[in-house]
Amino acid sequence: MNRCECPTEESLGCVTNHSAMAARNYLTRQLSIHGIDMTIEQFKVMVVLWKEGISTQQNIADFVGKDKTSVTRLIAGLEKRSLIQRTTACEDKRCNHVTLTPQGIALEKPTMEVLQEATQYIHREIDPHELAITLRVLKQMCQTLNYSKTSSKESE
Amino acid sequence: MNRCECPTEESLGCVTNHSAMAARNYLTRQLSIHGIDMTIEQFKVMVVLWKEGISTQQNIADFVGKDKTSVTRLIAGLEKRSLIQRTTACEDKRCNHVTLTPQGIALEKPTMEVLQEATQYIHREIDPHELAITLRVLKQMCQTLNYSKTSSKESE
DNA sequence: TTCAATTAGTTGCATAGTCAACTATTTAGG
DNA sequence: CCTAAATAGTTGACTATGCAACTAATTGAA
Repeated sequence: MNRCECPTEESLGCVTNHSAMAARNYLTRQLSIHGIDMTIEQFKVMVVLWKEGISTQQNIADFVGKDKTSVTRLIAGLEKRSLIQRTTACEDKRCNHVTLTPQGIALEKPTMEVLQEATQYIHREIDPHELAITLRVLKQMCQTLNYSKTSSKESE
Repeated sequence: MNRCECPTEESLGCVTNHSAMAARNYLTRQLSIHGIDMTIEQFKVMVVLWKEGISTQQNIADFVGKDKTSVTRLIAGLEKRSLIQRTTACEDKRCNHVTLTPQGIALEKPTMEVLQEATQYIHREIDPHELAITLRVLKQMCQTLNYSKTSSKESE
């Protein structure tokens, strides 16, 4: 279906974007097929909470690499689904403490299983050595780009 | 800023998603810095039109790998910016002919320059051989995932 | 101590994406 | 020839994202 051979084909930025969309949609479909009503973005937030137990929104934002605005709304969605809870921190009333509800905790296992299955499927046709290179290159790109972000902000 | 070391770190799907976001934001910032009021998504549509001159929305959707719904809205945005024009095709009144306006044509050069600059910046720290592998692996992943999409649809 | 700067979070605005349901048009089969 | 299926686009509902502007709370420096 995708028959683009534009100059963007040779740009890591563009190709990554395209692939990411495909992966995102696939994971969403898999979660849905397994009866898990959660988006990838929400899922990423949950991963942080499953690991940390408790966190502030800013902390989550740093982990998932998104704007705090996005996290506010993701958290709102998760709260609506009763997967997490938000309470104002007593030590610092600016912060919210985000914690898991029992439902949220219960979802860890089945959700991680879907992720693992999906990951296996995606990795299936890929040479392990090349996979490792790809992961490294992508992380490298992230770092370069994050650096460009902070440095351009600081130079203002 | 991004300090996630979750299991998602080893999943090509997740890492790609994360990197794509970073690349997308970077490209958007670069376009904006150079005074080009266009998003990456709109940009991709423009690339198709710069190459083809004229196209239908469905054709654009196939090229950029998106839903026809998305293309409807992207095209609407581009039309509002007077970069493209939409007219009903006479041969087949279901189709729209999408064409560039003079403003749209004029944007090709500066925009492609920004893309090239940005791509160079992104590729800067990456070994060319590993870059080639990464591009190939990502395209491979896309194919696997597109296949899964059509095959699961057909099996319904 | 008091006022400015910083930090956490929220909200409005614009954009983008999917899915499902819909219209209009064309094509194909009986 | 005419109806059913396919195709191109659109719209609505929901989710996600970033930026800018805002509130509230905290920190720090004069």
